[in-house]
Amino acid sequence: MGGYSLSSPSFTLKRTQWCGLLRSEHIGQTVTLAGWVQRRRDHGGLIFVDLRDREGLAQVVFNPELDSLVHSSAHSIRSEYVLAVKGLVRERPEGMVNPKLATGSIEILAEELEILNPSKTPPFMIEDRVDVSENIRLKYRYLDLRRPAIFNNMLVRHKTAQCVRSFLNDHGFIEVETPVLTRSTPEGARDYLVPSRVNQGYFYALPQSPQLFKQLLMVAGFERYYQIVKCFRDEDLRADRQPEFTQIDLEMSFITEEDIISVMEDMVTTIFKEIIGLDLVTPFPRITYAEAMARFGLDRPDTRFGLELVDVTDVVKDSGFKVFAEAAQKGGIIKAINAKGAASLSRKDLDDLTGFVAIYGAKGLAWIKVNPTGWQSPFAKFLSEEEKQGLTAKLGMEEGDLIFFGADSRPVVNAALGQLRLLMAGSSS
RNA sequence: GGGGGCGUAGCUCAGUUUGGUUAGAGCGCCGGCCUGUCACGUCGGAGGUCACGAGUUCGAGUCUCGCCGUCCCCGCCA
Repeated sequence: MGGYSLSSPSFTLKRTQWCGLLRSEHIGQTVTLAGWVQRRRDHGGLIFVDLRDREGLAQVVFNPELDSLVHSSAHSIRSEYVLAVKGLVRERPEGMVNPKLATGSIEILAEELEILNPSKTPPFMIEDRVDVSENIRLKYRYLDLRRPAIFNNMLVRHKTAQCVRSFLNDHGFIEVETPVLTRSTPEGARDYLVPSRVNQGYFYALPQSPQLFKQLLMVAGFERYYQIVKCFRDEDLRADRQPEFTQIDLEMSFITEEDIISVMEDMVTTIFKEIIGLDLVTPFPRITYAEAMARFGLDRPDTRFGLELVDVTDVVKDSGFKVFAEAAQKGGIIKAINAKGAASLSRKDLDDLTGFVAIYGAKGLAWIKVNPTGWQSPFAKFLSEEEKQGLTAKLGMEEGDLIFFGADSRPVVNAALGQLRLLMAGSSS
């Protein structure tokens, strides 16, 4: 690499405006833009270049009749070239307005062009609709970050952090940074370890959360503390789980459970209002852990749809169907979900679903189809008339319905039917 | 720790079930033409270690074994 010079920069055109913020109020002004080439449309005569900066796109027009030299050098422009362009902002001709662009009513008539940097052909298009593997995107992270959608993610994160700080500051919280290289404070997850050079053979543990320090601050009388902080947990990954992540960590003294819930509802409501303009209604609906497990089988229930789990243990605990009876005898439970109108599922579909619940430890998946001709089910013949009536009433069974049963220990039944519920609703992969 | 999917052009994928002539498509890329496009149009063209290695076979992108990479899930994780 060469050395750096403190002498004048090697470019002559200095940016005066953001591309994406040009509006009709700028018509008549001569501006200088700097940015990346989104796309070039070369008509042989006229050349259109969409120039992109972090605020958006603006269309630059190169006209051979205006300056044939500038026009001919515009000929060599390719995607992702970095340009500086000086030109007149003018209203677009009649019928040429592009309503899809915020800058679509104006364009810049190029008078000077400086190619600040050429670019190799990028491995994928810099646009929101890209369909590229995570691998490729990460390999060319600097290109992926140019995409408006990704930039916007970062922007939302920035605004949210600012919003949270502002809210908590206004509510008497004090932001404190806590140490990262520290002693292990086991919380269940494995620690990330950092070897110590000074104390050979010893290790620091990266914090799974700032728990210990938070308590220290409370004992010391800080009253209200917060921190937007990285946490580290050395566990295996999932699609939605990373080994390092950021928490809004906070603590309050001399308060009740209702106080903390209320402040958190206020904070979340403020974030949604300020960041995306959405009004949330408080108080938020509340549900106990026991109720969540009973009705949805999971501690993070998706309450946007029905398909709730129904405990039918008392109806079939003495059933002639051994799978039910034995589950009850061993202290387990029998639960069911009514997939309304799903009786049209094929035998293969049901076999696939049986394989699906097996992932969560279920040894089988009993089912009943309510057909026009009556019940269709591998085990209905073992049920008494009383049990059939009990199930019909408790599950609201009607023609066209498909009922799934789980009979096992409570955790297995909840996990299997809880996940099956999500699958049937199409809200999970 | 365990199970499953995927790997073919720069990118996204088809082709693998049933081995058989020169491995295809869309987008992108390169060149010609084009003065109102905005996912420009049009004509032409280039581009391949079928992840890698070994094996079976007259013949392997296709079958077998191994190996590497990657994604998803279970366990784990609050």
